[in-house]
Amino acid sequence: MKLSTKGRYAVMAMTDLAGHADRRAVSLAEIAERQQLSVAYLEQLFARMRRRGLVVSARGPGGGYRLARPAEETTIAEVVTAVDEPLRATRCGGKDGAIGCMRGGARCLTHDLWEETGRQIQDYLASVSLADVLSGHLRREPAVAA
Amino acid sequence: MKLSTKGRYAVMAMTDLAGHADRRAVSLAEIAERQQLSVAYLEQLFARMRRRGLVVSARGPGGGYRLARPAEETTIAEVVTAVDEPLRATRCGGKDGAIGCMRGGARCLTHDLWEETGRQIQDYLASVSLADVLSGHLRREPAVAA
DNA sequence: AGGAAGACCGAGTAATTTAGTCAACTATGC
DNA sequence: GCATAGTTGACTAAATTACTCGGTCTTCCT
Ligand code: FES
Ligand code: FES
Repeated sequence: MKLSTKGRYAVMAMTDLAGHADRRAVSLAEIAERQQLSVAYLEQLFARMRRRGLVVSARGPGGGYRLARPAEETTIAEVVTAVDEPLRATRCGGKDGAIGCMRGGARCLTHDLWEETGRQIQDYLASVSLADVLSGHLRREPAVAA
Repeated sequence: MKLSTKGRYAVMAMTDLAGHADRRAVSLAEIAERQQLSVAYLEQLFARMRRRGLVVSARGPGGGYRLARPAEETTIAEVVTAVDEPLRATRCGGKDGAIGCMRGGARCLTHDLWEETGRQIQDYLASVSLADVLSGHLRREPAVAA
């Protein structure tokens, strides 16, 4: 899994966008101002998110970005994977190129562990939407006693 | 969260150790041989794990390492945090030094999200023991319908 | 006693990744 | 037609990571 600051910034920006998108488009300059980030850097992030279909853009004066889908339907997992590219948790990446730990053809003992870990993170982030973050509604497992 | 290759190597080595420790101590040279890692690198990893009390060492000929506790009681979370040091998921690290995203005194909207994400990963890794990995017994949540 | 096995330690380096910048281009609205 | 704002791609600087090296200290065996 990645979880780099790049992904964090993307989520911050998207949350900001979700919170200030009342009908009109929001310019990167606005977001940069509010979140204390450089416009140039945000451009990079939004370019990727646009390609993934998370946001739509409008050029020219009064232009900017807006969410492609309502905040309730856009998950954190989508945002993170959009900017951080691959979500590889295993070392071999699923390929059996025998580069790393995979020798002879059998996967190493830890392979399944990392794969499952990646799935675990993915599942959690996919269960949280931008709207959840905005409202502070984070799902904490009911904690079945202890 | 970290999840670096360093942590992965540590888990590989520990799993190997757990699988080959029948009474006698296991030397790093053996592990290096089996897992295709350099002895020098393993020394680094085991030094930290020893300080955390995960393994015990014996010097001199016939010496080596062995698990401090049975494989069932040593979790992956312990191994990973031993070699990867801090498990900080948030950008601010909990401190309100106002360095990063924390401005004015209020935590940014995403703060809780990352904190919860970190907890999620931690919880999962803490639920898996070396013995589980060795036996391929990885807990997959029962998946409550869908 | 002495030599070899093997843990122990700290500094140091090389490679990779990440974060962030810049300049030039294109479309749009007034 | 000019200002606004997104689009693109290459480029650099900083940080982190992975990994090595030289040397020391202990213990066992002969
Ligand atoms: S992680 Fe895939 S074979 Fe080791
Ligand atoms: S992550 Fe802690 S304030 Fe933003």
